Amino acid sequence: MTHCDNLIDKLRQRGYRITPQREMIVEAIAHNETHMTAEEIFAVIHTRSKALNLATVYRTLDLLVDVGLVSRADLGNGRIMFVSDQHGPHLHLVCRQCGCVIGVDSSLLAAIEEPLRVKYGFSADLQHLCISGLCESCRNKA
Amino acid sequence: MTHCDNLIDKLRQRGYRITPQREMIVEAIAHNETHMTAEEIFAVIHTRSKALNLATVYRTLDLLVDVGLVSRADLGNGRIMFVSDQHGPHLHLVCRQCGCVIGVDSSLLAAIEEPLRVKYGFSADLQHLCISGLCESCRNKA
DNA sequence: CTCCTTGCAAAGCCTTTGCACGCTG
DNA sequence: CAGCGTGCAAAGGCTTTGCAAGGAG
Repeated sequence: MTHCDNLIDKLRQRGYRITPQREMIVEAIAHNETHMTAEEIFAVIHTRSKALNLATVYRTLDLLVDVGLVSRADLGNGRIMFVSDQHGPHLHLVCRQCGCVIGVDSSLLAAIEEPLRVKYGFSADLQHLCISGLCESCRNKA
Repeated sequence: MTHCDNLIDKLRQRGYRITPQREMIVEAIAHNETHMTAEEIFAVIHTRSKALNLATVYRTLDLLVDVGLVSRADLGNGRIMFVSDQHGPHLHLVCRQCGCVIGVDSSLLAAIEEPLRVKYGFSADLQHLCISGLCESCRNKA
């Protein structure tokens, strides 16, 4: 079963109706390794089908986040992006200058998770942490 | 010299004019250990003086950030907060449920800064990193 | 056949901007 | 007295919402 069908099934199992719109949105997210804004998801689908409204994209994304199939990642600078949770935990390095996003395996963060929980009683969401900074090419330009 | 006067002086040195509004805003930020949204800063000042407009708060905050005296911290969930840089680097633990913010010394992050720079050429802004999660009391309630 | 979902358009929220007046230096 | 900074109000970008029509189960 493809990753995409998998997500659809989970929706169905929870009693949500499967509409063409939801299929398209889930497909777009499942097939894209990277994170996309609601607008980007809408744009990708819209090139092929006019049967979709931005409001529906927002509603469906909210739904997927609530159900726990998709993560919301706030990149700062007002950009909210969405990622399928099935790609595993990520660390997102967001360049504050060019806006590019580098996905990094989050094993690096293992070192800080425990101290936060033990010392501060805080269980951090490290699945999709975003860190702002300067990427290599922007550093070289400066 | 107080921290507050210090900030004012730096503004003056760079040729900016010192207005009552700017003094009030700088004072509010300097005296508050924690981070505040533009709206909160406005509200605090507004209880004492009506001679201030929200737009001015935004403009002054932008100014202070440009000059490098204040940091902008994006807490996710759409909240942008501002902190005086003189409190030193912080790690902000933001509870996704109750919205509370715990300030943590950022020495914890030293361990991840170098790998990011060496392996990915990414120089991370770790001065005011925000990490989302669940605080102790919200974990206990759940 | 029920009622969950959608599209549309309007409203909402936070932030930014244009403009004329006022105050700082 | 020159021109930066302010207040006001309007615009802006992104997201959410109300409502009637349409489609899934």
